[in-house]
Amino acid sequence: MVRRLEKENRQKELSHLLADNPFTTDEQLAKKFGVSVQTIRLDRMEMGIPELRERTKQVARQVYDKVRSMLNHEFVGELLELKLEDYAVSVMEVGQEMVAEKSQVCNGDYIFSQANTLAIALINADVVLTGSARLRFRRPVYLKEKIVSRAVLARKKSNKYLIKVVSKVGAEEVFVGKFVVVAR
Amino acid sequence: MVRRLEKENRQKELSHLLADNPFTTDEQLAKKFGVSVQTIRLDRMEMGIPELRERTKQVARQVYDKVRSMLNHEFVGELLELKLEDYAVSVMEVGQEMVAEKSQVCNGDYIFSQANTLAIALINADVVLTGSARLRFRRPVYLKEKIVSRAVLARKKSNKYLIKVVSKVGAEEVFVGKFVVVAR
DNA sequence: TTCTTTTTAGTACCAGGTCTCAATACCTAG
DNA sequence: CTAGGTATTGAGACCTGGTACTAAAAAGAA
Repeated sequence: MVRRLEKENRQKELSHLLADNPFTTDEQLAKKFGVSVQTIRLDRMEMGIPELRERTKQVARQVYDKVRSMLNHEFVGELLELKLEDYAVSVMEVGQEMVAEKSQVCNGDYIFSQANTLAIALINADVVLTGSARLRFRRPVYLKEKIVSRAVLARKKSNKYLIKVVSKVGAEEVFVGKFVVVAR
Repeated sequence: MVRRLEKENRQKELSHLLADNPFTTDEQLAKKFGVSVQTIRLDRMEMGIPELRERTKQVARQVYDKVRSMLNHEFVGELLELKLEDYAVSVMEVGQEMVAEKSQVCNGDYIFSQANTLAIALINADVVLTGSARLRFRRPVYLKEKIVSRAVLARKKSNKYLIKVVSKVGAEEVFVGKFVVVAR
């Protein structure tokens, strides 16, 4: 009875530990838990957790792609339609990394970024800057929801463009923004 | 003469290849270049490029940290001062990953995120959402510039807060925003 | 031809594992 | 008390993708 509990707890803790620091060898883990290396290996097997190198590779790959698309972002979301100087549509699914842990509500930054990059994508110029914007977040967006953003060019005045962006989850408006962007 | 050139070219190509896809074994590389594994190893040694596992680990670690601080961001920038429901100051240096390659101009998303997260940090509640905002980007911000953002609570009306954020590079205003945030 | 650079081959060794077989330890039900 | 199942540990062979080192062959250049 006691040992059963010990095992369960160890395994739970183990998976948490590895979730939040995947770069630990079985040997280090064994020391940390005061058990043998074999026990750790058995635990990993039971839970289907791969070895250190595999974990490292997975993290590296995942994030390598993500960094390319998100941090180095020219664009946030996935572009669905684009007619330059007319309208554009993109979709973005709210992922775990976008929400606050407690509330599961998507951070406004992402919603803004999706809209802002979409607005900029609409303009066909090498350098496009956001000049000003008015935003309204109409309701919180939760984990796993898909935000479809539609940007429409409303007015053009020399190198200044007024773009209206509406973001929806299903039929429901979650965000509207008016962006003035400037081409250089 | 010919072989010298071959070597130089191979090494150049090698480093490019690995820069843009670090997950290749020496054996795969050897096949790709039509040389022996040893030659690839020698090339790596000469150029100080570590082995596959080390490269993978580096990518994973780098990006792991970055993801934690940026993608998983509760906060963008570095918090300098905070007096809840009064004012807050943060600073952010514009990094390579924030700028458009051509123009070296910082993407507005980051400037917004710094301001938005700062505004939210000002409010002491579990769930704080951005309700609406008016933004003005006054001038482009370039690589390596340090943006100091100052958020001040202007008005409070039950659970709604009006916050004014001013971001400066040196003495120059680069962004101003008025945020209405809602606590739940 | 001799010297030098480049390339290839081969061996020993390492980390961090997998996979398999066997030996204990521990608790519990009969 | 004892047989039986679960949990833990140990030991050994083998794997991948290397490092470190030695040696030999190939190809120009002097």
